Amino acid sequence: MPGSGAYRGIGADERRAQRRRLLIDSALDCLHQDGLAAVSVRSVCAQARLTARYFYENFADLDALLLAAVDTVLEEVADTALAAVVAAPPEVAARVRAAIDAGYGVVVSDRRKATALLVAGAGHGPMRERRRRMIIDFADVMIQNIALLRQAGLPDRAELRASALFVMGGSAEVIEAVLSGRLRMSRARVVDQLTALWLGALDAPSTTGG
Amino acid sequence: MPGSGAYRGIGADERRAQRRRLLIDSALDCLHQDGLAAVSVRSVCAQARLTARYFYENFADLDALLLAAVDTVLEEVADTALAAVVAAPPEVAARVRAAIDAGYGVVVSDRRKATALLVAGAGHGPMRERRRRMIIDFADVMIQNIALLRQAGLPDRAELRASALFVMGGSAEVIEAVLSGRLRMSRARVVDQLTALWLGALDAPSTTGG
DNA sequence: GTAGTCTGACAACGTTCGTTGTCAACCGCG
DNA sequence: CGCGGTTGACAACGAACGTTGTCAGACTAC
Repeated sequence: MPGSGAYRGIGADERRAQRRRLLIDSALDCLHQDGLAAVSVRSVCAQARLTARYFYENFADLDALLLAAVDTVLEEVADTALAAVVAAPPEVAARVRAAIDAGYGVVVSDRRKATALLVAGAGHGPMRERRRRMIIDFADVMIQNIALLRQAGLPDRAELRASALFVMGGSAEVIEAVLSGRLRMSRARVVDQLTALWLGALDAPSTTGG
Repeated sequence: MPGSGAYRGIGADERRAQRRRLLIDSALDCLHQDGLAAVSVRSVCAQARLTARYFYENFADLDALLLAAVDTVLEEVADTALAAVVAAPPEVAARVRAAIDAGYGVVVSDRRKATALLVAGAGHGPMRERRRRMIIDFADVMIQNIALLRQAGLPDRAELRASALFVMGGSAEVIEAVLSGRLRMSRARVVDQLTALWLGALDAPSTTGG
């Protein structure tokens, strides 16, 4: 057979993967530039300089692409933050700070990712579902770490989970405000204050008691 | 002239206002039932059993209706919370608790309002703008009250504002989780813990110092 | 009753969308 | 070279949308 799939020196699978990444990247572009409503098969393909055929080659529909896009960002944030935590000193404050600094670094270095997580993801059913599940997972990791570090006087699981959700939602709001320019703070101050707020929130429930 | 505007015993202005309220209510229904994407001139009018003409009689376009809907809810939450604060004992904890309890009461008694504020509002440009401006206003009220009650050792304005944004975003996340059933807590416990988290967050920045 | 307004149902126009299909030009390989 | 897979441009279909217009019937005021 003449063609074994290779084209311009690249195998068929690799070309497909390239187009898939390109489509996800273009989706982030469209999302950031003109909002969720402006993301369509046509607009994404135009941004990627691809044809609709290659869209359907990689994704069943628009929702699948949007989910893949937000998943990519979520994964990057989670991996970066987790790596930073592992590399940080064992004190809880240092670890919290490391996680916040790492996560903030990802979205501050590419605003499109912040848009995908903080803005557009909230208004779209499947994307919101993804984001909330990631927040739950994040919360559970947090709970485990906190539980290990404060063996005495733990509030029950629901309260811990509520606290974890609280710090995630609050951080999203603060980060969005900073990135949009409404709140002017240096990166160091953002990280410092978020760290303080996290630690305060994780201590607050036990101060109230039951 | 035969017709001075009255119809079925109701003046023209009042009929118009009734239709306007009905359209806003129908918009909340559509938003809650099928999400932001399902809100269209046709769907809202069908829900309201009105014709498109009466839509354009009251609103320039869909965005105007959505803004009016979210404004209505925001106003109700703000008024209710403010009234509760005024009626509460002067201690800061009691006032915070009263505000949270009142605001939570509004959205828990009508889930459509929660959807409008917490879910759909986030993914829509103009609605998000409205929501964020309301959060800023709320934050400023909070800052004023806190500043009056803790005259010593105030963090600067940016940090206070960040804290206020933090508690608003965090509360939204927790309330959404509770209302969606992912987080099972009684109303009393939700209010208790949110109060504790608010107070903790408003104290946290000063513990870090600058 | 009669004129004038209000109401509701529906048609119609142009636009955008998702999705599929067609077709010439391009490229690697024998 | 020539064969077959690959690519890109574009047409085409039905559906939904925003928006405006038409028109018969219900109602009010004189």
